Amino acid sequence: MIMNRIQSITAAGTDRLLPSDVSALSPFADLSDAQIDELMRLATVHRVARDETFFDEGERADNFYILLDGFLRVGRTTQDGDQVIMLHISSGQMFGIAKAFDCARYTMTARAASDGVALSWPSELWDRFIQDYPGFKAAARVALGHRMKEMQDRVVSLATARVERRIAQAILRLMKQAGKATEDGIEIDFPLTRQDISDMTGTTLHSVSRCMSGWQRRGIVRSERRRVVVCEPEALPA
Amino acid sequence: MIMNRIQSITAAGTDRLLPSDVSALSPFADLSDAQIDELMRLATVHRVARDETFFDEGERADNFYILLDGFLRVGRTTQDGDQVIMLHISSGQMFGIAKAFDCARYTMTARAASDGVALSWPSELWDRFIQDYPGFKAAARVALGHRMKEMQDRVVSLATARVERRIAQAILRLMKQAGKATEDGIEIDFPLTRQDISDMTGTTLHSVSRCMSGWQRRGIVRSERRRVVVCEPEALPA
DNA sequence: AAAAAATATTGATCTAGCGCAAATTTTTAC
DNA sequence: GTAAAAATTTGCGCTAGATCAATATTTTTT
Repeated sequence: MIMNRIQSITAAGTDRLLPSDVSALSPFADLSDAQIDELMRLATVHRVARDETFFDEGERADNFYILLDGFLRVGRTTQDGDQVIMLHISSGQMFGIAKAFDCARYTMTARAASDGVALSWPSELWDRFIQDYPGFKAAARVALGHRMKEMQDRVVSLATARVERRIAQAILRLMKQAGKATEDGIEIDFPLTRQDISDMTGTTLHSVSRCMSGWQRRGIVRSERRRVVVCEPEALPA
Repeated sequence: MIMNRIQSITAAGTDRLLPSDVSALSPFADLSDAQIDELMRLATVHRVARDETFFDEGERADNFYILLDGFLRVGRTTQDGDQVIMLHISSGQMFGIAKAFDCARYTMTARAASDGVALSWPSELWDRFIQDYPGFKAAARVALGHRMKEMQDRVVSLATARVERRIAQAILRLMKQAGKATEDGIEIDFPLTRQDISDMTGTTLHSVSRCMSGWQRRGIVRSERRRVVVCEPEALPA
């Protein structure tokens, strides 16, 4: 599994990646080993620990990224300090692609939800990559589509659903994007606090805690500190 | 003024548009008259009355559009009938561009907020247009960027701001996108009901009405049936 | 001209869930 | 090993704003 390979690299701290490490990821699909080598030569490897940021909102969008391993939270902070988490990025996905919509600066902050690895390239290469590498172009479109859909769903959720349902929807979304099967059920594969969930749903950590406690009592989820396992997805009131 | 020209065409119901009608719109920038002629030959002209739809969410995305005149509301309807307005489109902007993010179906419904005119082309032509016409490509990116920003702002607003502020922000946004100077102040240039505003802000028409009445009493806005004029933008609690 | 349909206003309840507070458990730092 | 910090749970009171309801006004239909 590539996943394991990259994770081991993360641990080891090596700075070299092999074509076989990434060739299964969609942006690198349909590329020859030589082409991947070329891409790798131009890339910068980023290893980040949980909570470190790749870039902050407002910064000049000098690079675009592909996440190889880990999970990312992308969000904004309002003037009065409210944190809003807009979407999550899982491995294989592009992020920081301001170039794709003609934007000179990042509009959000990308922060690692777990330790992770990403590659980046200077934004000047964007157009060339899109032109030369079909997989890249396709991945960019998919990333845009994914993002668009996610944002739309969130707007609908925030505009129409009450707290319990919003939380349920957020957890189901994460489950689909970052779910890992365990004996108990499907676990969300990165640390996730009540506060994080409330930042995704526009509520308070208190309300999230109450909701989760209720679901736990009914056997719908199992959740300890920073860990969320969904036992009965169908029973969530989404 | 192109605007007037197109509006007169709208009224007259003619089905022919001249290059001079559209050449000032960004997607047609940097094109020769011959190229524009070619685009026009391939285009279908749509005239819609207020409240008619261009397409509905879920439909196959067979065409993409450019709005020549009028204003559009783009939104969704939830299972339990709640209307959510996601964004507004003003003239010169592309819409229905599911192709740009690799989507086979429209994810939202586009409905005319005022009488309007649009052009459409079959989705198959998208890639060719993007390749051949630089202005088109640029306009597509701008449309994506605009949409992204708008959705992000809406998520932040919905997640963090109380009703009064959300309404204020929505009105300011519309004012910027569709504002027309009058002696009283800046008028939002299409019919806009309390219900419409509540569908944009995730609240009820009652709350919107109370807000607007308050602002009117303080001279911040002037508003009658379907008409909103912002007199003191700075005084809105956004 | 009358009736029906949209739109808007305003008042009177009622409650979801926020804000505050206090206690508990888990993790990290020293 | 102890202290400090981070994360969670739970209770209680309060209020923003939804819901229900009634009326007014404007527009459209017949």
